[in-house]
Amino acid sequence: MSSETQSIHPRKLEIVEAAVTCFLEKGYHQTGVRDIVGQAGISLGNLYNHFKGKEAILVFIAEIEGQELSDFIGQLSDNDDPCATLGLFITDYAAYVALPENALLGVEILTEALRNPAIAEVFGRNRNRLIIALAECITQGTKSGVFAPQIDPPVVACMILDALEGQGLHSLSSPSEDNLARNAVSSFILNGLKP
Amino acid sequence: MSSETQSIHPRKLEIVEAAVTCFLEKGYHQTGVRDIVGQAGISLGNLYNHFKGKEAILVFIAEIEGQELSDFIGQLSDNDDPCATLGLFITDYAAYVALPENALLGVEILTEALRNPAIAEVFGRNRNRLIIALAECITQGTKSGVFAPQIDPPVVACMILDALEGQGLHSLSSPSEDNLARNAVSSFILNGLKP
Amino acid sequence: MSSETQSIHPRKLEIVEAAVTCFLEKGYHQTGVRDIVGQAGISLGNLYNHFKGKEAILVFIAEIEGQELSDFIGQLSDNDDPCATLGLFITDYAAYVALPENALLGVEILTEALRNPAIAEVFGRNRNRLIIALAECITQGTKSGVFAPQIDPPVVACMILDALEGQGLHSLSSPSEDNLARNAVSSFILNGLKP
Amino acid sequence: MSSETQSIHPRKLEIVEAAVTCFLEKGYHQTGVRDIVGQAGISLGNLYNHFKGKEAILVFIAEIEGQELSDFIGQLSDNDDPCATLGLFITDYAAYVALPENALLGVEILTEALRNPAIAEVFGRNRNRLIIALAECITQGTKSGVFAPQIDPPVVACMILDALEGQGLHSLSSPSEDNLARNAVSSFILNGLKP
DNA sequence: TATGAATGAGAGTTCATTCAT
DNA sequence: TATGAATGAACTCTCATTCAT
Repeated sequence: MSSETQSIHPRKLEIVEAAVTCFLEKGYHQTGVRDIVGQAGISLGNLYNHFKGKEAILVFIAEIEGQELSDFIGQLSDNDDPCATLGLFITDYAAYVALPENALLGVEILTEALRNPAIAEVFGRNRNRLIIALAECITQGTKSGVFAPQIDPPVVACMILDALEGQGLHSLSSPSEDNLARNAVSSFILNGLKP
Repeated sequence: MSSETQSIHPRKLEIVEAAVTCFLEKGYHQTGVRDIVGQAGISLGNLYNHFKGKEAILVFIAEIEGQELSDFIGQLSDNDDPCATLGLFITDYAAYVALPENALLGVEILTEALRNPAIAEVFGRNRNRLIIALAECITQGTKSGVFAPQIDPPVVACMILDALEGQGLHSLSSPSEDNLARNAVSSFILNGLKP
Repeated sequence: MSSETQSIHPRKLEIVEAAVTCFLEKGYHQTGVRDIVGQAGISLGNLYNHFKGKEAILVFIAEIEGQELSDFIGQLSDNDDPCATLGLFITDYAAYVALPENALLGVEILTEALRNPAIAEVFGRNRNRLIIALAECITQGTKSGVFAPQIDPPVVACMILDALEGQGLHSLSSPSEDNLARNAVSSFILNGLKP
Repeated sequence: MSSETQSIHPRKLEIVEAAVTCFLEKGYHQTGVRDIVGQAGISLGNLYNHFKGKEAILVFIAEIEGQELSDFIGQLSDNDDPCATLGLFITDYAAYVALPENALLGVEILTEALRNPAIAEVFGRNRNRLIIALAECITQGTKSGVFAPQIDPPVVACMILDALEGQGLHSLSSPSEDNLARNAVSSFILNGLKP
């Protein structure tokens, strides 16, 4: 969509896909560059024609993940009906983090961001924007009386994301009861916001 | 407390402490055994007199973390006053996961458990017991009318833990507003459970 | 000067210049072809349109350096006044090897020639001619009585070159005292040849 | 001889010997650590139990070479008879640099020192002391009238070393005429110093 | 129990060169 | 001529673990 996207070499995307596959299967640190090039079907050296190094691939992935959050940020910006907006967001975001690649990559990026500033910067930026947007939605709902007043809206927003993401992660172990669990979490959150 | 604990060589605990220090600082996979023995001030070979290998140290730590959950499980078993019991648990558990070593080690163990059965087994066992105990507390509260009925109490229990642990993790970045944030989360959860 | 020179593609000379810059800065073996094409501002593949490979560039440079020795060989061929001829040669050659690119490239080529026959051949040929010309000048001087008899004129000739080139190399570290040092060396050599 | 020497693990010396063999044969930058461990008959990893890395081996060798210069410095310190002292030094030093390992290692270290401060520091230190000692010997000879006054004794000293070392290097190509050539150089130098 | 030398597989990265465009 | 993606061997170095002392 962006002008930058058009100039990306298709091989670069293949590498990213291969890396995602490996990271999901083995984890970032357990994945070697040889695993990635093997999965991508390219030679070892060629990887370095498209990425500066292994970390650059994760940064690239973190950027993509961060960009995907933008859609949710946009979704939350419609504050005419905070209750409906939030309900929709929770449903959509729960579905998003229920996808294994989002759930697992998310935790992989999150843990890496704890100690890797490059990752923290690129991914944390958009995550903070998402938290702010969500907090703003809550605040609007409080003002219009559909939500109870919250001590610290951003913290609650953060908590909502944690709860949804945690649910997505746990659903990996027991994917069968997925829908039920998602409903339980959603209901709890929405109920918790009621005045 | 157990008979096993009393026979533990003091050197073994020194190693564990050193390992914890390293894991907190660099992460499990980024920590080498040389880092650990360096931190512990012992020789490389001697580590293997006390642990079968690097993973065994993490298993040992996961066991300790798992045992610490037992205290909370016991705390939750008093179901005379589910509301008070839950309130106390949330306060205590929030304080527990606010300690950096618990927050960081927790996520380290959790992510490792995703792919490492040995870790999943030893840590997940007690975590599941904690979830069950928490769900039971919620169920009791529902029965006695102090909590609203929940679609899936274990999922809600899991969510509560996720929310508290997530808050502990985020407090590492901004430790100043710790108490306020903890209150916000606690209030939200307790409010969400209200009928 | 040669017909061959006129047909050289300007790009080829740009590559050589870039390579010289890199070799001076990092040394031959420490310089990668990517360094060279980066310095030259051309693409990686294009280098191979002008040179067979990295070594061919050094051979080309060695040839140029060898050709520059021809001027000195010609200068030494005038044996009417060996004393004046030698004095002039020493002054000129000292100035020549005092240029960093000549001093550094010289030692780079010399050390490479130790193990690389291609380099040894192309550079050593003219250097040997220079030594012979210098030895002949000394011999003439001995015959005409202006120089003392030498046990082995070629060895002395070689030694004179070593002394001058060594001085050029050392002057890289302390360029300030350049002229004084060159005079000291020149005087010593000329004095050593006196009968 | 020094207390430090006694604590050196014999394997470390084996590695150094193997490295010297490789450096002589292929040059420092052309030698891989696998070449060294192959020559030494040890495993790859074990090299790093004794040396921090490849460069540390060269630094160690440069230190040894530097220490060997100490003997010559001591020899030059006897200034009762500068002429005899210098004659002896030239003979001994010429023999020293006529050994291939000294000649080749010397140029290897010298060229590396041009761009590697660690090497320059450890080797250049003692070489400077040697130059100073040699210059002092020349100065004493000048005072006592056995040598002609020199414009810049240290430069002349440096030149003498260059000439001897250069001769050692050239003798690698034509070792047969070794003695004759050494005499030629020695005679020239001594003659050049005469008043 | 304690030591640290020894192992060799594996890590991430760079290398000179080729080739289709 | 010019490009840069593609190749895979080679690079230095680290890894967890073993073992003789």
